[in-house]
Amino acid sequence: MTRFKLDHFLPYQIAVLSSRVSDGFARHYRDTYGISVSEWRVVAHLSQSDSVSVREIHKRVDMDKPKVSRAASRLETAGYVTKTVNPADRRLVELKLTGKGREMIEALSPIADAYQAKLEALLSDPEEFRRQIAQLSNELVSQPRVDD
Amino acid sequence: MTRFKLDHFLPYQIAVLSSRVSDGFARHYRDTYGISVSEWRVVAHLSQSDSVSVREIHKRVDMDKPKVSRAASRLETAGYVTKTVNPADRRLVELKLTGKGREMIEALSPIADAYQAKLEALLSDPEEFRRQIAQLSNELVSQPRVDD
DNA sequence: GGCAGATTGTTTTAAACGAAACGAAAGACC
DNA sequence: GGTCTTTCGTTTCGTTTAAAACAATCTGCC
Repeated sequence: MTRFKLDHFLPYQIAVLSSRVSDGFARHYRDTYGISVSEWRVVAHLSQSDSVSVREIHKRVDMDKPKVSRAASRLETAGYVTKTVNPADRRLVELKLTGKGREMIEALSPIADAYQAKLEALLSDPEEFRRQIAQLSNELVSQPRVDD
Repeated sequence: MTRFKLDHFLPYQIAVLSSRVSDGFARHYRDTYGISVSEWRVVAHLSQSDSVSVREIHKRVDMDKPKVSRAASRLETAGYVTKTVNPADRRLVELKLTGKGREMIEALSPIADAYQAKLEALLSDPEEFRRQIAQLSNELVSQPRVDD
């Protein structure tokens, strides 16, 4: 019986925290719009930058290529997003929010902000916490894989 | 083009951090012992408490029942764990580390500690960070599902 | 004892996943 | 132009997942 305390292990604690924090908001968009976390991320990113390629999202949003591709396809069939081949470079697929997609993000955006405010209200020093997260995260950027 | 900044969204930041932090150590036990995160969690918990039921792990380790059950089965076929029906209550399955399993956790445990130390060295105030995580996590304990 | 309800662990099902392979298109080089 | 390499997005393959259904066992109560 070796003594290793999982509940004091930082990666475990962060993983548990992450899934709880995520669930609190994921519930909203899952129940209301039927989208998943991956899809939420794509839409959220699309709300910042009008028209974006799959590749761009893959790089900016911490998801691998197939995951972005699939999320985009689901969002397209659900009518939240359009996919068009970029005529200048026909390898690229441009993703764009539809009216329905824009409505969704416009409804979700204030809820997300409120949720974030609620989270920060639970912390004694939100700014410091945020700083620590950013610092750790930056130190741990994984080496780019061989493929991409 | 609604303005919502995903990279400033706390749940997203934490999720990214979590996967990076987790990967740093998961790499070790995946490459060396061929086990996954779920399996690591089960073994790690078993190292604390000699013989434990699936249910116990499910409750203590933030994994749902099927996930624990499958992780346990994989660990059993890999020879790290034995499963025995509890004679006092034959619904219960007692999980126990084999010699091989104990060797594994004994090899991994110091690596885990070292990794944790490395993480904490990256933080200006590790104790404060830990405290904030615990606080947030506790506030967000999700309601128990209807089933279990 | 016997039977309704609760509990435990596994299995079923449909969906999602990661890794690798793939085809199509673009770029580099001669 | 032609060929080789790189890039981009999708698809394939096998595995894992969550949610629900399931069988087996136990408990409480008559």
